[in-house]
Amino acid sequence: MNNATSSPPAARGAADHDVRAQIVVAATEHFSQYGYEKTTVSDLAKAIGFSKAYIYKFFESKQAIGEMICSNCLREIQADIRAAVDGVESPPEKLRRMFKAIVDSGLRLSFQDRKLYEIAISAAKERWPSAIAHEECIRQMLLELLRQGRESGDFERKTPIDETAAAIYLVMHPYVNPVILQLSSHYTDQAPAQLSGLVLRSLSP
Amino acid sequence: MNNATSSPPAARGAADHDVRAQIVVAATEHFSQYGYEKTTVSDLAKAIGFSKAYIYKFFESKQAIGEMICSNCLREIQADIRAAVDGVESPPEKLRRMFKAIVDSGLRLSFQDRKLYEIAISAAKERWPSAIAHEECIRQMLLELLRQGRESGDFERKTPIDETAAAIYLVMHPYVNPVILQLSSHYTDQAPAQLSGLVLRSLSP
DNA sequence: TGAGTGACTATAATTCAATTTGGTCACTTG
DNA sequence: CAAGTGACCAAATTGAATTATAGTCACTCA
Repeated sequence: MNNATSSPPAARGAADHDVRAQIVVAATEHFSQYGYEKTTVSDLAKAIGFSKAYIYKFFESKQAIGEMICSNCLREIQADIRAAVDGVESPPEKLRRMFKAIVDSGLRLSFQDRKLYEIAISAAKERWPSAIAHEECIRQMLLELLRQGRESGDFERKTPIDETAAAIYLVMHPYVNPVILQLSSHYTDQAPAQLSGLVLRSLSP
Repeated sequence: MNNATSSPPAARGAADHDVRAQIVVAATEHFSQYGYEKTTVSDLAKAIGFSKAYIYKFFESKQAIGEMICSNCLREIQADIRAAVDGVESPPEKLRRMFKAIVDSGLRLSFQDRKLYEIAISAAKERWPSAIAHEECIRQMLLELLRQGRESGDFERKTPIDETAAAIYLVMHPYVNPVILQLSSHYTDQAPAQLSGLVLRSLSP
């Protein structure tokens, strides 16, 4: 087990300290422009006009800064997905849109903000907490969607909901995970529709 | 059967030449023991008692040798899958076994013959012909299985069979492709059963 | 006392010359 | 002519020396 999910030493200094925010802003800019690897902690320090040592009063490590930026990134994807699903009534249509949004949002980020996307790739590869949280968030959205669909009678109810959710998540996983998304990019135009179709057939009552 | 004296386009030298076979044997041994990268063409030449230059009378490049060994590898996996499915009557059960065999056989190779598996990883990453052929082969097996299931009345027939096949292949793909299999290894114990379940529900008439 | 730092260390990245390696070709030899 | 090779080249790789970087700590000074 790792200590990531356990107690607080995750963040140093006050969680809402002004300097912390400055660091995040500077890091977002620098990472996005030069990439995570090419940005040194000293660069960030210089950018906000403090010494490198002071950065470490707010973040435990460079990776911790990367994680922060990465979570923000992934939260944007989550927001995209929510936006795509929100306001849609029919659960089957919701599922279709969720699938499409996962792929589209991931690809959009990967083209539009390559450098930030590379952090997401590292996060997924090394299973940073932010990446795990992202997966969990999508799993939750899926579960909620399934509940709705079962309630409305659109989806079958025989299969245990956790099993259904787990299986569908496995189907989605290659498009949620940035590392795999890259490798699956041959399919990204057809995959959402085809897989939504398959999954919906599997859900029909 | 006779062979032309001029060089064929795909493979150099006679396709069944003795020396070619020796090269394959030596390569299999060396690659499996020291890995593809660490084995030099001179090593292979030494092993069969010829000069390095002579190797190139039979193979266009080192990668061509790697491809040969890789195809053999992948053909073994294909054989495993066929063996798992053969003799089983019920198409649903066939599908379950196919899924399980894909995962098991891939994992077995990856543990038992790491070094050879690494070639398969390269092949998948760089989309060598051998890897593409492997995917195509599995796609064919799947299609055949679907046909059988439709004929026997076990599977629904409304959805166009090519779409069904494409979708199910997309579900299988992460476990067929060695690069992705590695990344999905968290799930490999439950995935085959859960995904088979989902797919079978989607196929129910 | 607490915001902030310069000087330090251990390790990771980079550089660059020396070496290997994949690949070719003119050539021998039987 | 057919089987087989040594000598050669450009590109990749290695390894050791050098540099840059993440991260710490005792310290300042307001």
